[in-house]
Amino acid sequence: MAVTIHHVARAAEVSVSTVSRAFTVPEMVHPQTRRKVLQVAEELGYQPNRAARGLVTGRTGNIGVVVPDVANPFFSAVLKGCAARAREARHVVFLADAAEDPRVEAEVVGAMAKQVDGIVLCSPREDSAQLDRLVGIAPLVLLNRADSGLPAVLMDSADGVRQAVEHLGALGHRRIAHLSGPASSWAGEHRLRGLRAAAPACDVEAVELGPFPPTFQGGIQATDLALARGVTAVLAFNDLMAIGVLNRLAARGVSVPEEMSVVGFDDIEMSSMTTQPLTTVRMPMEAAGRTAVDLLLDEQQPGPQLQRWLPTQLIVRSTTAPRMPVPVATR
Amino acid sequence: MAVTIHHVARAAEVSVSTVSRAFTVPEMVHPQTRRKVLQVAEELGYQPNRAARGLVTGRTGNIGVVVPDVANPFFSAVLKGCAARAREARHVVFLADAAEDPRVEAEVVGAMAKQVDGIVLCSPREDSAQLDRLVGIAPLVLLNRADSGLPAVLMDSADGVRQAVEHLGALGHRRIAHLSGPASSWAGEHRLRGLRAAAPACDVEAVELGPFPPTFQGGIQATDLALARGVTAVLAFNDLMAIGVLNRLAARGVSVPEEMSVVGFDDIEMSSMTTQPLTTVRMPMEAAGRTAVDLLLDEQQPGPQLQRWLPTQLIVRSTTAPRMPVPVATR
DNA sequence: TTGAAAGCGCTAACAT
DNA sequence: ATGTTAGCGCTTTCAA
Repeated sequence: MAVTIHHVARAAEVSVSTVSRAFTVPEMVHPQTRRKVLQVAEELGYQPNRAARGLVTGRTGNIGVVVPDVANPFFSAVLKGCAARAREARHVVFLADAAEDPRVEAEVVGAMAKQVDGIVLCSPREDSAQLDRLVGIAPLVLLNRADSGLPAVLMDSADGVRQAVEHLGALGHRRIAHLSGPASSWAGEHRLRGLRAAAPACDVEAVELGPFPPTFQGGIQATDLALARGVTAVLAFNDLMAIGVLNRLAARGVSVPEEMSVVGFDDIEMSSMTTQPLTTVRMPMEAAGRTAVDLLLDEQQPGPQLQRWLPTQLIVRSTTAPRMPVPVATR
Repeated sequence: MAVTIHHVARAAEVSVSTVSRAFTVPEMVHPQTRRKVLQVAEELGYQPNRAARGLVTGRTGNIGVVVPDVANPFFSAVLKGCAARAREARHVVFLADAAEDPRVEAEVVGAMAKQVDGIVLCSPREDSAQLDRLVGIAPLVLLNRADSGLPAVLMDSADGVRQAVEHLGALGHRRIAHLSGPASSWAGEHRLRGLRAAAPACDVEAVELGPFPPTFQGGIQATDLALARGVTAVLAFNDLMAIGVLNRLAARGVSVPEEMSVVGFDDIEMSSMTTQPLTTVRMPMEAAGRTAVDLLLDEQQPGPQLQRWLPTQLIVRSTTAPRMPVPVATR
């Protein structure tokens, strides 16, 4: 077995409680005793057993983060933020992958429950009823979804859409395509509402296409549809898709941004994967992670249920005026 | 406080041990009692406290995975494999991000230690001495590095290089560039050795370039160097870099694969991010994750220290004969 | 400032 | 088949 607090106590010739205090309330033990204890602990390679500690204190110093798919760069950015914030609070983050499966999701939440002080649920795939069942099992914060009266961190991508549409409209675009991602995405719905509100106000006609897979291939596929609808700009669900669009446009000899402007949604990362003029609505995912952990830590002394909205921001990387506005009636 | 085993015992009018058994050794309790217990537990929403359980059994049912950077697709693929294999063994995976920092790495290993049954350390960044200090803290398996006499899962990318060089040589390439990634990468060194062994045997001259950042931008940067050295093919450290190369080649009007062949190293994923003819040495990262967890679970009854080598495989996506072999002396 | 002892939620002998 | 009891490693009253 590993070295426990008893070994240290014995070796330092003090009681276990003194050793414990030397670690948790150092100012309460005599400096000399403390030095001795810490030194002995160091020599023996003692590390407090956090599980045991959690059993008595009720707090573990761990934060759980559950994501539908770790391979999704969206979530890895969020995790960065969580880890950074957790670190500041001297906590560590445990990540679990739900494999895009609601059942697995519930299961890992259960497994984590007593080993963490709270869980950040990112874009949970389960329905409201299933979600309700998880409430109370552990302190929960939702990210990228509002539901079950839980505290949540949300990104105002509807406003991002507004910025994009306004920008395109100002440049003379009159007909733009929106390539949506997976149906039944809370964020997707929210974004679509933003589009429908913004388009008329900017004198822009929005052509709603999709759903498409939110991948490079999805972008390829969507491009041909968009082209056939005679738009001068496209809003892609994310940058990955946008890069697919750019690729397909190049392959079909459509020049960007002269003949077609492309806007994606994402954190900055992905857009560094192309040299083409890709404009992006920046989603502050790292900040979202930080905020989620913030909520979790605050929640220790539970207050009113909270929603935190994070702003999104248009990052323009090219002038996107259409060479020749396409008449609305074109088809 | 949450509902504990005592609540269930009280409500079901049995002793705590019966409740415990109903969960851990169901066949040992009378079917009728068991039904009752499980039903009551269900109603009360009881979930065993895994931390407490771990304290007594010494096993938690959790597997820890530590990666230098979750945003790296290499590691998310590994994690997929770990999670899948863990799941089969009715374990769950806790992931921790070491933020590319050896200190953080040691810290999270310590934090995880007693809350998991073992830890998979992916491409650990710390030196051998630091690594030694972690041994014993928890069962450890290394992935993508051999060190400290620990069990390890390794990918035979040296052989992948051999396959690539052989392939290029057979097509008539006589001078190829190798774009290396970060220096001091165990895998990078190993791969370079493979290159130096394979090149002469295939009558190919290898131009060793780098180190470069293993990114899209790194690929851009490396391309100009490679072009100046008059090679007809490049082996890029990974697919991300390879895509940078492809982009830069296109920008400089070099046609692929007629004038230049590009080979990357990676799992399949990334190469789906381009429509250009990218040949890849496939690294079986998901399998690596599975294998690592395997080792961890076997290690319960510790045997001799083990290294597991996984094969890599060349996936050719285009014919890559140089239009006109460039004389070796060109510069 | 330190020690002794109770107990966190659970499992594993040992009884019955 | 079920109950009783002794801890797992730690923190935290309560005394000294």
